Amino acid sequence: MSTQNVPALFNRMAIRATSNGLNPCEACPIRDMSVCAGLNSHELDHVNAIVTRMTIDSERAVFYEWDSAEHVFNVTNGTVRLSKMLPDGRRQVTGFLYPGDFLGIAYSDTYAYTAEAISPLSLCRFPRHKLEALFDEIPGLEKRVLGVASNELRAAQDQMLLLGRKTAQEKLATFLCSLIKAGKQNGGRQDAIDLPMNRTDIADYLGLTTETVSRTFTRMVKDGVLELPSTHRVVFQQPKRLQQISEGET
Amino acid sequence: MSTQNVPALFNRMAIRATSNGLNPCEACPIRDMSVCAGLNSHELDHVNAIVTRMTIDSERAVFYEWDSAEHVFNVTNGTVRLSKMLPDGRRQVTGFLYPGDFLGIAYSDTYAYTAEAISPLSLCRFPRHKLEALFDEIPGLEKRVLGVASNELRAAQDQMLLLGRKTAQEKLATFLCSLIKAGKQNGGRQDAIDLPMNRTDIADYLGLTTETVSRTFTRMVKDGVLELPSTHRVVFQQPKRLQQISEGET
DNA sequence: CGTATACTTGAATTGAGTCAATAAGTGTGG
DNA sequence: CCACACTTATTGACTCAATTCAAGTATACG
Repeated sequence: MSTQNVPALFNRMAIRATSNGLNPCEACPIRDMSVCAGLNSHELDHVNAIVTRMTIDSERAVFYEWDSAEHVFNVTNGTVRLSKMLPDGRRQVTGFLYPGDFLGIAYSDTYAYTAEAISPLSLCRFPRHKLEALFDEIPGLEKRVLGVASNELRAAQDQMLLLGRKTAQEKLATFLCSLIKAGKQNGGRQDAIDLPMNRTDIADYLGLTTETVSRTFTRMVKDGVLELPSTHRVVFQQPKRLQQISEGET
Repeated sequence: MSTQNVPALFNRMAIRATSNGLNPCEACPIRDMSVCAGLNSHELDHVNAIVTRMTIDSERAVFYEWDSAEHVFNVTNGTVRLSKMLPDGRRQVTGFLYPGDFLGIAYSDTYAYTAEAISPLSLCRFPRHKLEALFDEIPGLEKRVLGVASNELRAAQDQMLLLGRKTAQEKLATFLCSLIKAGKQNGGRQDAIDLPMNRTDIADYLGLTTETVSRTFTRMVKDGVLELPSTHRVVFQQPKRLQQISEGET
């Protein structure tokens, strides 16, 4: 169940009453990967005082593009899909977020995209104005958020190059390479990954159709670049070849 | 000529020795449109102390994608083209910057894109580390930069939707609408604009070829949506129709 | 175990790209 | 001010990568 509808005060009390008396942030699994990294115990108390921990079922929205942008979030578990839609239903997925990622940066009244859970999701939710107030109390926190924004901006530029100028095969190769890279940071196996998203999500992320994504997977399997033990599992036979394909060296 | 090669000290002395003794920032034409908006006289002195004013010839680079990201800039006059390239030369233009725009946000060692002048360009250049030091002295400045980054992020999301899911006609209509909108902010005529960029730049921005851009312009002229008195001038006959086209209502 | 959903494959179509030939600007020097 | 060269833009004919439409096949889940 979500904590979404639980009064905030009750929530904070519950959070503070952990069995060992520690601030739950101290034990947070993504502590060192997120915007909270490097905060000291005292600062974490500040953060903890304004956070609401919540869970969201798979395929439910965290927020919609047109929602008033009152909160920002930190993903602690699960995967989020960010997307925008045209009036006639055409969809562009603008990104996927994983544990440790920051969600909801927007210097405007509404969010820039819709955010939906594509697996059971755990989040830390912060009221925007309270987080901004924290910027004055925790030196470096704002700089960290600026860093996050800057990294997102770089990723967005890369995605524009992909969408505007890459072929279907290059697009899929680039996508898979970025998943490998993200997996590396989390210390997982580097020659195989699980795809938390389905073919439609991948297609909408790469500006393709599901059929083209499927055909491109098939072609890569035939070429011996990768294997698909199941639809959501990819084993890389030739990671370097994949990297070459992603940069157009074919 | 550029001030790029003039020693910084000399530069600052020259800047301070204005005829009326005022900080040149006070008279800056883009003062209220830029990240400097709302700074008081004292704060502008701080800014002025670290700025180098420079000019760049048309078609020359401000910096390249692979350059060490040591400076940030404020465009005071002219137009900048931002782009990324694939090894084989395919290019994606990721944006155009106009007077008042901020350039070079990057939380990494190198820039995320190449920035080139597409008209004679005037810039204010700030050493990154000095600007970051200013964040501590000028309250709200960092927040302002975060705001700029956030707006760029939103624009990048919109561009992803355009590149991934819009037709050629929708792409061009969207582009023209955004130029009208930008023109409005500067208080110009709203039913006609000058295009500072050529057809290749537009094509590379929209993920098209020059031929398709040209054909799409021709079609819009035939449909009575706009007129092209010259290749770099667009007169809008039916701005509302253009808006409709941009959102796929056809 | 059946049924809905997701994925793959095939055939035909098409929107935009490519290649090629003008046409229209733009600038330069005589 | 014009003739020339050069660049940029337009137009036409043809091609092709990806989409669309249409079956099938696998997979997940109550």
